[in-house]
Parts: sequence; structure tokens; C-alpha cells
Amino acid sequence: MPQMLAETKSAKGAATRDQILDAASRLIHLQGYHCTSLDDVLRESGVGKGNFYYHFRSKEDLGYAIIERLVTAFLARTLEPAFADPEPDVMGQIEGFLDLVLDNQRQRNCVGGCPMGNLASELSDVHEGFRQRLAQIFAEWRRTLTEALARGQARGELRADCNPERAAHFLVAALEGAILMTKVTKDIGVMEKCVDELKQHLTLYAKS
Amino acid sequence: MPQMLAETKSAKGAATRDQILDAASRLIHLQGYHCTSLDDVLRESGVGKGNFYYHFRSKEDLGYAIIERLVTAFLARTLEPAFADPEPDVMGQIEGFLDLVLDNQRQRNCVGGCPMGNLASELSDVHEGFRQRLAQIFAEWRRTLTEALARGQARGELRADCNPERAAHFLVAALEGAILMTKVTKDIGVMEKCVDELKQHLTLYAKS
DNA sequence: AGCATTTTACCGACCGTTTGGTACAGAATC
DNA sequence: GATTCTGTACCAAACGGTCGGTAAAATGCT
Repeated sequence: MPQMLAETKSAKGAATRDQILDAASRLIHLQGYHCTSLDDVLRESGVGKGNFYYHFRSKEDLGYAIIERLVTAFLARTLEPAFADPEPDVMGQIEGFLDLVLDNQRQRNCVGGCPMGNLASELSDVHEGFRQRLAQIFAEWRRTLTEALARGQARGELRADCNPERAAHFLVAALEGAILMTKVTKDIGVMEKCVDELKQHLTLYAKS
Repeated sequence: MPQMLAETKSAKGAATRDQILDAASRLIHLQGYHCTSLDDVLRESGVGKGNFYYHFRSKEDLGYAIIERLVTAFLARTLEPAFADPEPDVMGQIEGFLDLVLDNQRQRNCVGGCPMGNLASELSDVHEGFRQRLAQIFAEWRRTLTEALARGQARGELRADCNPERAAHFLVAALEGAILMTKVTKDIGVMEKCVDELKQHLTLYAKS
């Protein structure tokens, strides 16, 4: 019975594994999953093919690893920081979060779009496993927003007739759509308008 | 000098060309552009390879044709009908349009998503020509909404402080995002919530 | 300590398949 | 009888993936 796993056990191995993930993340963010070939990743990362298959079972396995790295990066660097402190007013927190995502796209010059949104669009109807994992991530994103809104509601900052869960669904969807539109138009102004309008929408929830 | 064009000249030729486009549209809608191979299209349409290359210069050429067929179908069957009659109240027209798009996704069981949104996400950073054409389509969609909103504003149905262009940007983006979210979650309820919220947003524009 | 052995990490040639695309001959149609 | 169409055979390149083999660590043994 041959060893079927490919677990990384030393610091050196972990380093090359990271090199692969770095290159693959970058390429897949720009070109998509199917349009990024193994050879692309190998060339970009300077890792040999045999080495790749030492660290990953398959391209699919790499795909899952990329998604995992994506979600941790998003949660740790964008979502959680924006809502970490439960003290400040929720409205300001959400607006800050919107600005953060907007600025992210501005810095990228409208290239790449949302890594998770891209994969969701490309793979949802092609690979059920990927779809489920991605859906999970969006659910977590939504949950964070829902909780923040509910928190604000409990504190009397938001109107009682605001439906936190529905609003969270809407915020995530609108943001994803805005990123997509700014990606296809290559005009950050498009997303700015959308975020402005989204902030307008938030006033619907504000207490009188 | 060989014949470089591939213009269809008889009814029969046009028929097979349509068969190809039908199959390709279906497949690309479900699997995306890169994930749909020529052989897939040939198998599905029952057309030989030589025949395909009689009607299309390349897969890229097919891609452009698909986009063209997409836009005409969307404009003729969805967008224009919803806003054809300039008489009724704009608010109702937009709500009707939202319901139409929502119902479209319901009928598809949340499979496929928005054909144009999918291509925009997959190809915007990979193929500049496709990107430009897709951006054009979204611009036209937005223009229709902008004009409708401006019409309503001129008639006093909408508040003066509503910015039609900005609102149109937002509506398109939010709708695209909602379709994407319903595609990845495979739950039409997600899109229903988004459309509900979007209708709430429209009340911001309503006169007092 | 010093040597032997296993484990971990890595390479690049190679494999079968599929890719988009071509050549071309034959059939259908006018 | 030319033009319009269509099937088949074929191509080089690229695809994801496998292979045998090799450094280089880590580990075991005395």
C-alpha cells in the first residue's frame, strides 16, 4: 500500500508549498481556475512538476487549498478587522468595510475582481465540491454582517423593521455585483457609485 | 488566396449555424467559455468539425457570435419589453423587470446564472475584445434604466435628488450580484431576499 | 561521536488524452 | 458545373498526471 498522503512535514517543504500557493493564487485570481494551467503555476513558482505532485494530489487539490487560503486571508485581513470591535456604531463599521473593499479594487486598478466571486461564478455549476465550499464562505461573510446589524438593532441604533439577515444578503450581493461591474468596465467610478448608493440604502435602516 | 470569410448563404447553412450557436450557448451558459470545448459543441450539435470551421473562423469567433446572440436575446426578450411602454409608472416597470429576472433564475433552478455576468467574470481580464463588448452591453442595460428613471423624474414620480445614472449602476450591479449569490448557494430564496431589499431601496426614490 | 537507514523533498522526461485548428474529398444545391 | 455545404482524417501543442530516480535532511543504532 503506497503512501497516499502528501503532507508537508518540514519548514523547507512548507516554504515551497507556499511558493506554489502564492503563484497559483495570483494566477487564478487574474486568469481563473481553468485558464491557469499547471505549467503556468510551475513556471511562475519555479517548482518542478514532480515536486508539485509531491505537495498536492492534483490540480483539484490545489484548487481546494487556494480556496482555503483565500477565505482565511479574507476573514483575517478584511472582514474580521472591520467588525472586530463590537463597540462603535454599526453603521460606521459597515461603511468602513465598504470603503475597504472599494479601496481594494482601486488599488488593483479594477483588475482581478473578487477572488471568491470569480471562482463562484466560474465553478459553481461545474464542480459541486468547490461550490459548496464557496457557498460556505459567503454564508460566513453574511453571518458576520447579520450579527453586526442585529447588534446595532439591539442597541437601538437601527430601526426595528430592518431585517438583518435580508440586509446582509443584500449587502454581500450588491458588493459582489459592484466588483464585477467595475471589473468589466475597468472603471473604478462604477464601483464608487454603487458604494455611494449602498450607503444611501443604509439610511433606510437608520433610526428616524 | 483562399476564401477567408465564412458567410452563410443558404437556408440550410444558416440552420446548421444556428444549431451550433444553440448548443454552444447552452453549454457555455452552464460550463463557461473555457470549460466548453469545441468537441463538446460538436457532439451536442451533431455538426462535423469541418462544417464548424466553415461557419466560424475560430472558437474566438464563436465566442463573439454567442455574445451577440446573448445581447439581442436579452434586449429583445427581457429588457426592452419591460420598458417598451413609456406610459406606466416607472417604479412599477422596474419592479416588474426585477421580478422577471428573478423568475428567470427560479425557472433555471439557480443553475447557470446570468450568461453575460458569467462571461464578464470569466473573460474580462483574459480577453480584452470580449471584455469591451460585454462592457458595452452592460452600458446599454444601464442606459435603459437611466432613461426610465429620468423619465419618471421628469414626470414627477421620482424625487429630484435621485441620481438616475447612479441608481442604474446600482440596480444592474445589485441584480448581477444577486444572481451570482443565488447561483453559488443554489437557493432562490437568496435572490428573493435581494430583490425584496432592492425594492425597498426603490422607495428611497419615491416622492414623499 | 559516527555511520546506516529511512523519510522528506525534489527533478525532468515521459505518457495518454484533449485541445483548437487544418486539409481535403465528397455531397448537395443552384 | 461552379458554389455551398459537410464528414473524416489528421496535426502540433498543451493539458493534467505518472514515472524512476536523486539529493538532502532527519532518525536510528552502536
